[in-house]
Amino acid sequence: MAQRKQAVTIKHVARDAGVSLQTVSRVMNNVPNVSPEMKRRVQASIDRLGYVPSIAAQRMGGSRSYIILAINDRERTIADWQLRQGTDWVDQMLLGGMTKCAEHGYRMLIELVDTHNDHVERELGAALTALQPDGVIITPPHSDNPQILALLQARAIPFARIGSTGADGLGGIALTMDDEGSARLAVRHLAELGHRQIGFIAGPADYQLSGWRVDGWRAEMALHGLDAADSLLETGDFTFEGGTRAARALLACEPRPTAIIASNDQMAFATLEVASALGLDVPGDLSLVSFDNTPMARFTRPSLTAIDQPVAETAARAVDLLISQQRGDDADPVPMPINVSGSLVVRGSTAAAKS
Amino acid sequence: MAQRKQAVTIKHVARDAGVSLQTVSRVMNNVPNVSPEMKRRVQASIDRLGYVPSIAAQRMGGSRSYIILAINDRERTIADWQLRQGTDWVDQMLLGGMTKCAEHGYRMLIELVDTHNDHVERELGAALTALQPDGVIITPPHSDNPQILALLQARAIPFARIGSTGADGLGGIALTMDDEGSARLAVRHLAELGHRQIGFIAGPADYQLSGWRVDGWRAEMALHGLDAADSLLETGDFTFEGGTRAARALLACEPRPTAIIASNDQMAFATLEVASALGLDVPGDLSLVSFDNTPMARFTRPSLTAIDQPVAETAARAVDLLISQQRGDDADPVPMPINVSGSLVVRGSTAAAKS
DNA sequence: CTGAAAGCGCTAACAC
DNA sequence: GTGTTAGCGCTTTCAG
Repeated sequence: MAQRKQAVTIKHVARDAGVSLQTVSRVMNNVPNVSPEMKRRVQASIDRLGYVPSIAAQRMGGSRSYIILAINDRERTIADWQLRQGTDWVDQMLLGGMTKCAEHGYRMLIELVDTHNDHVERELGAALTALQPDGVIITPPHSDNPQILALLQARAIPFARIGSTGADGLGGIALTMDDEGSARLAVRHLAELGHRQIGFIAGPADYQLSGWRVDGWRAEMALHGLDAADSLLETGDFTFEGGTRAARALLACEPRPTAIIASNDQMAFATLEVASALGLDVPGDLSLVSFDNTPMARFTRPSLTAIDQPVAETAARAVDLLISQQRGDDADPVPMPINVSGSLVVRGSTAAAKS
Repeated sequence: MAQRKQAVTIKHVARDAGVSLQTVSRVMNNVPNVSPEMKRRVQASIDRLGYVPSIAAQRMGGSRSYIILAINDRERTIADWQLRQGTDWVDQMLLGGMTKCAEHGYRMLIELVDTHNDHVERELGAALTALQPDGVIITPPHSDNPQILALLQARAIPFARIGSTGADGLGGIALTMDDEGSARLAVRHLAELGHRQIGFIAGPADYQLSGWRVDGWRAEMALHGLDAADSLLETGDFTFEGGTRAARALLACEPRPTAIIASNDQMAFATLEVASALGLDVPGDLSLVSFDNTPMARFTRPSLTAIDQPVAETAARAVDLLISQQRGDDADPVPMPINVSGSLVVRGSTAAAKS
């Protein structure tokens, strides 16, 4: 059992420096009104004693908890982990979010929340009161969940919404990864390769970004004078099976599309399989672009040309804003939504259309 | 800024149930001496009010923090995340550890610690005093780091060591994934396929498990009457480059090994490349078995026969023991080290030796 | 079996 | 500028 008392507390430092607790606290928190002299003296004691404040006590004292909570969909996340398909969304969130948190002395905690359950409110509410995070990051498909947003609003906890434009006016820091622009990037790449029949496998409707990607596809198709016919659009559910169905439907069309954009890697893999089963060569007979650029995109045959989603960077941005916001660093009110653009990584699955 | 006061506290529940704070606390903590009647009444109030205790306050009160800290190597972990090679060690730790924590009302927090730096002690020490975790999980290559172990001992924080036999007597709960047995499994599989020249690419020396795998290889080779010659053993560093060097060395030997076991997937991929560059067919001319079975093992051509490391299960086990130990559930003193065995997943990279 | 008191380490609010 | 005083919400004593 961890001992009840802490080794070196603020009291020890105060005594050692010959000042009051409050002064030490002030130094720790970088409060303006401290004489440089005092500051140095206290800091010296802190360093000598190796004092580190207890975040539990800090929270109890009424200030920050130094915890940022990252909410992810339980079912999907656990499935991704169990299936071991190489989805590294969580890793990228940690890479960006956790390291940024560390820079500011914060910790990032992952919390899995079940949406399907109507306990969302109870479940998330419990986590919030137990942890009392200083900020919350919500990820798709939760980023626009009104229940969650309302709860956060009610508790006055700052939150960032990844994959949301925040157009609903439900508050929070809105960040997107430029889904529409990314889709356009994919279409442009294919159009420039001479493709005219460019199919699109959309993501499920409960992800707002699914719609944006479709929008981008439509817009860019139009820009190139191409017909974004309904028959060129199928919807998947981000799974291999869903991708298989969608790819089959798309490739059964006449005229057959010469290129397909899949809204995530899993569905792209499925498309690869379907093409192969149909005797179609990729990229000879069919060019393929996917979204996400998870690790396996490099390992398929051929490797996948893919839209890289800047998950780490977006998470880092979210953390940064959350922390500076609640610190009152209202430097420049950032325009919403914040847009972190992805990029197109060209690999082996795309080639010039046969003429 | 999060409000200073909590919505519903233990006080409210006490008043609502018409009992003292203490009684509520007792009910919450399942302390023996409470009359069933009382218990029911209090529980009813808790439920009605939706009371959830603040973990910060719980910790302040002198009890648990409900936090388990998982220590990972900073450099390696960040590199894995940035390289996006599909290493899902952290994900599997979370899958097993976090879900098990959740079952007990605990949270798992990942902490990246830099070993190379001699600040280990300061760095980890700071995390420990800031967070005051109820338990710590140490992962390779830290599991046997005497500095870390001493620190944990000194602070009397229960800890679990993944990938350690605990033979050093430095305390803690020792868990291994049966590295020796797994290596034997790999050798046996190959021997049964008729291979006699079975090369081994070991992991770096700072990972204890590297040695165990070599031991397993040696032992099983002997068992099958095969010569574990020094020329059949090369050391890599778990990277692709290191694997490349090792594979080249191995495949330059005369007689050339007909099978190779690589201590992780990255080095196996490298071996695949080297073989291909040498015009060797896998598994026709060379059989290959790897360790880890990360997601990409299924995606190479051919797919990799691999040892699956039960990371999730091991992490779950560690959490379980940590929690029950510090709860004083000294039911049956588990024999150390705890051994969670992996399994061999046979895929396309192994075949019968040419006779 | 239950209650009352004291205190955990820290910070906000107010004095000086 | 700095010190003093009250808590924060909970649990551990210790009484009854």
